[in-house]
Amino acid sequence: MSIEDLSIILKEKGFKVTPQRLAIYDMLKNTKSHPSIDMIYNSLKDNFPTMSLATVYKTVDMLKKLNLVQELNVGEGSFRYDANVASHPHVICYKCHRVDDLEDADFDDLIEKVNKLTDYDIKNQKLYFYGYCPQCKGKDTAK
Amino acid sequence: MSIEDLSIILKEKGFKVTPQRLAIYDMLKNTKSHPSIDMIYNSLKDNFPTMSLATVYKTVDMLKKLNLVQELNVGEGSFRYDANVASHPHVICYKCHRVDDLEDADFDDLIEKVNKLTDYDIKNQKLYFYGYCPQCKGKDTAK
DNA sequence: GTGTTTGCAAATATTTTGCAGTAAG
DNA sequence: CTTACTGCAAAATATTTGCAAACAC
Repeated sequence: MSIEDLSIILKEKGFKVTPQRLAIYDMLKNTKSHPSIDMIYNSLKDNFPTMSLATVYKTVDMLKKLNLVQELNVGEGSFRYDANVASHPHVICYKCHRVDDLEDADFDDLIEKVNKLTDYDIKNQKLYFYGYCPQCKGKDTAK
Repeated sequence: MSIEDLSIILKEKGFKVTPQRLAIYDMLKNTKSHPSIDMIYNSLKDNFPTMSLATVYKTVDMLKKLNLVQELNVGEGSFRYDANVASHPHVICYKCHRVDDLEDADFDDLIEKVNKLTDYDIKNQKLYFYGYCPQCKGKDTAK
């Protein structure tokens, strides 16, 4: 979704269109790095000298509630974010903590499978696969 | 694994066998609630009046490194722990935040599948399924 | 102009660390 | 008796909140 589309959605919902909101969404939309709040803040503060962490937190929370970003819990002390809201697995490097999408995989049938196995009414899934990325694998120094 | 077995392992590794360590592992072993550090601390402090949060953090970290507990990141502000270290999916209630095991499911083939799809060397997986538990489903008030 | 948003600073929550006293072996 | 461990308190880290000034509309 483009910045223009975001502007339309924000207006429809009665939210104001601010440069900070557009910049944060634009940054998330144009990266595959699955950044944390801090990484978003640091990548934007040069162009927005007054950008604050609080604004990044508030904006990401809003985007999450609008279902325009998804939150990942890869096992670090902080969350990471992905503007690709389609349910897709993530692979995480034990060593360099890189987070990549696994886009070609079709694991959507798992929700149905799990629904049959439990009395829960399952709506969503988060699948994380851990190992060593191409750059880190082979090089000793384990986990 | 029993408290006695834990004692043996601790001794083998050169760690001391303390009442706190046994109590924390025993608590984790005998619950299916996937407690957070705080929940462990609160459930033990009545019987161990001097139990401290720091000791719970340190002990759980040790158990994690010994591969006697696994850490879950279900999307809250803190981690949860499971003394069942076998790789098994978890189901989480959006409403009451209950975390249950999905023990009958066999999803072990996913690691192989993912290994073929990426250049990562995948070693482990964490699968989370979100929805409404039997007690919460049906009752309005969404997510 | 009105009402929301920003960004600072303070507050809260979670986890880690330093260290003196305590307990395990 | 020696060394590791506990538990307190302080520090470090992550996130949330209150509020005055600034901005969107």
